[in-house]
Amino acid sequence: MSDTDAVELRDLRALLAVLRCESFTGAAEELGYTQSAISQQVAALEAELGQRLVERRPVRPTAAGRRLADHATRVLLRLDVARSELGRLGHGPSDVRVAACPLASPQLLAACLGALRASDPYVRVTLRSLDAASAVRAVASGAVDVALVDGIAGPNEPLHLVDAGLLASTALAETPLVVALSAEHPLACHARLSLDSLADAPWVSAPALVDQRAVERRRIAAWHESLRYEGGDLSTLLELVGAGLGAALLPAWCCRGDRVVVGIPLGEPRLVHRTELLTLRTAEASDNPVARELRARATLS
Amino acid sequence: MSDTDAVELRDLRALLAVLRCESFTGAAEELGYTQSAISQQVAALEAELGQRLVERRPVRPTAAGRRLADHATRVLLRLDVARSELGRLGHGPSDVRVAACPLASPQLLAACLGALRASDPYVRVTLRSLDAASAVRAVASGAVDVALVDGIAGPNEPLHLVDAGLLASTALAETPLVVALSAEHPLACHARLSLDSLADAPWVSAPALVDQRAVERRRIAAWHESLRYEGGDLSTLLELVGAGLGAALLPAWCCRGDRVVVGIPLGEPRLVHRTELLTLRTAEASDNPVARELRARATLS
DNA sequence: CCAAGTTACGAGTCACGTAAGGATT
DNA sequence: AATCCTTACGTGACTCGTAACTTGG
Repeated sequence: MSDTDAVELRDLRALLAVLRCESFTGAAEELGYTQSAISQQVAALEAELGQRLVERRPVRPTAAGRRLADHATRVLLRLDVARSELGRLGHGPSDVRVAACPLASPQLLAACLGALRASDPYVRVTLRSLDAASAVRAVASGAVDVALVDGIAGPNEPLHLVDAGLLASTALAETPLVVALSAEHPLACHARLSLDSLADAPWVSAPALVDQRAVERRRIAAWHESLRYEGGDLSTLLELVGAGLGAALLPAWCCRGDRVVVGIPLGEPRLVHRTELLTLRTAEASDNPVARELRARATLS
Repeated sequence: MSDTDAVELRDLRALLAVLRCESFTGAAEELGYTQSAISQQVAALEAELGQRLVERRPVRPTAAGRRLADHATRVLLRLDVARSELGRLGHGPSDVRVAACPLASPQLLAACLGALRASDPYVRVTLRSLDAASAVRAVASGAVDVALVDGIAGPNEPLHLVDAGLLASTALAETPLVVALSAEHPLACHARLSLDSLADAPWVSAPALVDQRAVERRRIAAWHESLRYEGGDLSTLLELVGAGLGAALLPAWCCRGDRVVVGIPLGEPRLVHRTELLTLRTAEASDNPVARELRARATLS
């Protein structure tokens, strides 16, 4: 009786917009519907699945809603990928659009683009700076051809940015992590630090700069986020750390040549900063000169 | 202009049905539409994506269609998973429904069910035998609570049955592979065989029994499939091998105690037969007595 | 009492079915 | 000639928008 209609994407899009905006009205504007329509779409989903997905006033996901939203996000991402893969079948783009996370081996990228310019001055490259999640969406939707993404992970452990197999990802580089501290911090003289020794110490997190979910997944005792910097600018973050507002986990090269901030190598747990190359899984998409050059310069197999 | 409407699931379902049936008419019957409706749905998809997805007469996927169908399959599987996860939120099933592939460590399963019967005679278990792909769908749709699936893979390499993270999978057991040969086969006296040494030798493949795509992915020279057995019965397969119709790759225990068929350990490439436990990624679904018992008896960590 | 979501109802659209048309074997 | 897909067209269902209603802060 309840299988008269099945789940449709329109309703899932509505659900996601509602949860993103935390508002039916906002979702309606975003999607170009009236608020009433959104209300009905969400209601239809709830009826179809037989349970509440969204709490109203305030608008928050229920447990079921959160779970469904997670699946729905991936479903829509996959369809974006499908779309852009189909769009590129047979078309080799001559100018290459690149997205890069701020800390995703800018040295590597610069070297690669330099070499490219030298070998073929006619390749046009446009470069955009994005955080990792946006970079994934940009590749998926075809807005860029390749993305350089970074994050913290165990050695030889991939970044878990997308479902395995959805996009093609190649490990390019791993660099050691340091705990960035103000030079005047009491621990700044140590040769090596473990995260446990920094329990209860204040941290500055910068989710747009470093994805440290891999750290949190390892359940460090009493991880104390005292300041959250939502910007994407490394020097600002270093200012904050230098001013003694807290420590930050960064790839080692970030602190080189800085006198206010020192980087102490991280002992335990074993973690590295990892850079990966993301493209669509089509020969055309992954065979552009930038991706080739990057892969050739990868320091990981 | 073309973004008046977006891709909808109805159209994807139609596409998949058409490709499955290799017929618009068949798809229509399967989905309860008229054939005209199916034609229009596929046409709408093709218009939306701006390219042909299906060749007609005979009905076959184009390159783009094949790619889209692959994505669509995963999308629908994920939505099945979402549905059944939501359905189970809070409900702990008291009787457990199990699907098992024929060769997925029946010893392990039997031992587990025996122990379960001994420890708690009131747990009701229903067991169904399925091939791996059906088992995945059964878990995803909630038709069963757990599935035991098997396949061939490199040592410590997971079976790639579903997207990582879609379903929870636990490695349970790995057993060596043997090349099953008729006892009268010229190579039957060897102590060890590599696949290369069997180049050009006839093979009996049994996709419902052993998923050997991992073998094919390793591009064995001149893999010659002389007979394809689509059934799921091991003793039938052994009859075929014993009658000299070809060799087969099987877990070692399949040939024990058989006088007509000998199993020669496989040297190169390094491959094993692997058994995994599949459940939904919810605490409720993976915390049933069968799954617990199986995990406790796993010979892999 | 106001902001924000729901419900009722009417209108327009869109998708389905019927039936005729075409292509391929 | 038969089978199977496409296209044209009419009708019906469905979903959207308007507007009145309701609820919660």
